[in-house]
Amino acid sequence: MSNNRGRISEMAVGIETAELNALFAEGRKHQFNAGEHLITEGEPCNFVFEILDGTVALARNGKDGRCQILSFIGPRQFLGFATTPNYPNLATALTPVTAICYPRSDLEKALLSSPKFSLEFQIALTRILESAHDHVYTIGQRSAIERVASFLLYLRANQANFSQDGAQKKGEHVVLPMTRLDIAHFLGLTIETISRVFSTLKQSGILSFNDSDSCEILNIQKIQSLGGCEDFTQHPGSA
Amino acid sequence: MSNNRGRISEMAVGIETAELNALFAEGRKHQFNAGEHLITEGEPCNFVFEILDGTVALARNGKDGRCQILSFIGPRQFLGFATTPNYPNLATALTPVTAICYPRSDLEKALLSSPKFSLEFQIALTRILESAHDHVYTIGQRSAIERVASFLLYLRANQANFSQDGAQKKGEHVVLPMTRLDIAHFLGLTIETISRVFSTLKQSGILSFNDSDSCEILNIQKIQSLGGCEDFTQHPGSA
DNA sequence: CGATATTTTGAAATAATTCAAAGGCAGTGG
DNA sequence: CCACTGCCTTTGAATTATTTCAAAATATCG
Repeated sequence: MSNNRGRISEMAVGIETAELNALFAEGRKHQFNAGEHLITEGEPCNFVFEILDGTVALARNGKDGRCQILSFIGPRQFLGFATTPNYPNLATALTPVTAICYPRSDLEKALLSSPKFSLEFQIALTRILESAHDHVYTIGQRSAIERVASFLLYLRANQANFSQDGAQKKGEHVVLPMTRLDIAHFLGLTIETISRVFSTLKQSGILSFNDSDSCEILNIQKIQSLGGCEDFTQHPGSA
Repeated sequence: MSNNRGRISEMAVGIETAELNALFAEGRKHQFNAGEHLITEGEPCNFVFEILDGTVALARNGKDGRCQILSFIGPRQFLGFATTPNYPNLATALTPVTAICYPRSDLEKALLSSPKFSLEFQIALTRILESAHDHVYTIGQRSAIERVASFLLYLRANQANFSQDGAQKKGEHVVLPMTRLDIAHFLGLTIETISRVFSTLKQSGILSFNDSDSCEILNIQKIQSLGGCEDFTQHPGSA
């Protein structure tokens, strides 16, 4: 079902236009080291990226040093959409990342060449929007422990749905490719609060850590009741 | 430049397809009273709405009574996009509302009939996403007084850009078509905090109220420095 | 004008932050 | 292999912003 050329190329399966062929001919695989920027904020962004492997953080940085991570972007997810000439966000590789870079102009031509492809793209964009709305709900309404629980469910859902081998099993093992500070910046909390919540969940026997980069959910019912099954889990997106 | 058939029809200016004609033939004007629901959460949503007049609140409601308003939708903005069969949000008219209702199936056919129209739509969706990202930053990073200041700038920008008569002047008079509770639900705060912040701004001579439904920004520089010029103001959207 | 809903103000409680220090882990060089 | 360095994480104590609970004031509507 899946191929090694990513989700965007899958969206065009069965569609044949010269512009789509040109798009996939122009799309180049790129490697990024952890810490490298795929997109720099305030500069024109002429590429749309699809992640094949690794995790990217998309962040909005305030002038006063504040930082809000808007989304974590993993395999089969996109980034680089913008309507303003200068992209307002910073995209940083959290791990070594493999991505396909599509020139924006080629993507636009390909979208114009096939309404069917264009509609697929629109559905993907709508999913990303729904994911952002989940994020707004979580940050606006939930307590610290609830936000962390939501976050674990969000990671778990994404890992299950988008793992490269196409496996769909939702394991209770959750990988955390980001630091505590990244989690804090995503959830609108401080690093200390994140750490305290993890400690509490450990002490309650709900969570256990092998190393600090991955954990085991021991009581999934409890995490679900804290995190709210209605949020995050159902529709994974990107941005 | 503008017509009385709304922004969606403007997006199709110069494009002629049978499906677009059918879409605009099927699009019906509807009136909603304040308090009426355009879309009910958890039910299939078979229409996309464009607001011609009035204001709509799009909200996500938790099972435990929590409520997060995702966006306030005014003239020339859309709502009703969803990838799930059941729409997870509740759209409520805050004022008497005039909207054009387009059957989703007709819109989809129209999008498939014209790549140019489809691309325009995609750009509009991307703007909505950027607006949601602004919202995430504001709720995740800013203090109560900063959130309120951001909110005033957001309303001011939308009123200037989207007023029905096409006037582009940014006045210092800001209309608040929503209650304090709505503002609280939008900003992830309580009604008491909103009220206290307004009182503080009044006492500082930054803001003045004629009635509780509209205010005058007396010190726009102060509001901008509190609200952060980088957020909200530049690109209005909907959802 | 009276009744109801909304908004404002006050005082106490609380969740999360801030500031500060200690603990753990990975990599480097002796 | 061990000690040292730097970075990230955890824990503690005090502070603070916001919430909660409660009551008063103001506006809205029949």
